[in-house]
Amino acid sequence: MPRAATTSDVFNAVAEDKRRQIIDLLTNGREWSVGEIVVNLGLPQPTVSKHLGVLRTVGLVEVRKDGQSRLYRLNAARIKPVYDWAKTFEQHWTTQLDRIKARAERSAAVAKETKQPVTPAKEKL
Amino acid sequence: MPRAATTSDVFNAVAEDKRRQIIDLLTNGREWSVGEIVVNLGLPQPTVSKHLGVLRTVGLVEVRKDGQSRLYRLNAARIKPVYDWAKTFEQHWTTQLDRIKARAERSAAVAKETKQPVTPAKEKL
DNA sequence: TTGAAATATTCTATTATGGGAATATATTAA
DNA sequence: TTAATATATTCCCATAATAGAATATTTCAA
Repeated sequence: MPRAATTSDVFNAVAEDKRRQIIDLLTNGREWSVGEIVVNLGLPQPTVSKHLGVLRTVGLVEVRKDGQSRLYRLNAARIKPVYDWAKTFEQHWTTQLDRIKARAERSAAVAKETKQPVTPAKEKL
Repeated sequence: MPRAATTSDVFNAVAEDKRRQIIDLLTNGREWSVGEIVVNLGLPQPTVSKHLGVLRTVGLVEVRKDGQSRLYRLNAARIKPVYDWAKTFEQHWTTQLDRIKARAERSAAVAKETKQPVTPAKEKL
């Protein structure tokens, strides 16, 4: 069995770097024509069109016709599942940072008392 | 050129559903042996080992030997880039929800005044 | 109507994937 | 040492993805 299709869900669609670049471009809220995206990212036009096709399939972007242009806009709500999933782990790195900070403060306090240089503890991030 | 390797970054590693299932299992902070993961997810042992290999390569999990078992633990900090990226768009759906809520409140107020039944406005989520 | 501009689609070649089955490796117990 | 337990690795297969080039489609303008 091959990898799940890029169009199967937002996680897969968003795994591709250039698609995230396109999404990031559209973040400012305004509509972008394909040509503008092409110029801005420096990618071949067919490449951009194909990536936009994937993003459209999973509902991450929407299109509107305007003459011979196609104007794309972001549908950011589709990113929420990714956010919700990642947010589940938020406490892990914040508490980790808290521990590091607390340790640093203790070290500083001890160093101040003993007038010894501070040897930073190794801690994995 | 094929798709970027699943081991190339966290976004790609996490795109696979079963790998997210494994990650979710490890969320509780304690260590899990491969066998426990196998039982809990109902997947073949080689499948689990292979997915764990991908997660290990990108640093999402870490292993420790314990007799003939291998105990895996989550390294949640690696998920932060995904969180940070998704968080960029947080305002988009919160403001959208705000608009929906505000509209609902206006409708309710009007309905109360006019004693008319409320017709909910259609709005894309 | 013909041409140009903007975008989408098709085709080819390369390649990593994930499942399944089988097997290898490592560690402990008898 | 041998057996059993736990985990990892290898092999095969069918599949889908991406880039690139070429071409098709759509729309507007002359």
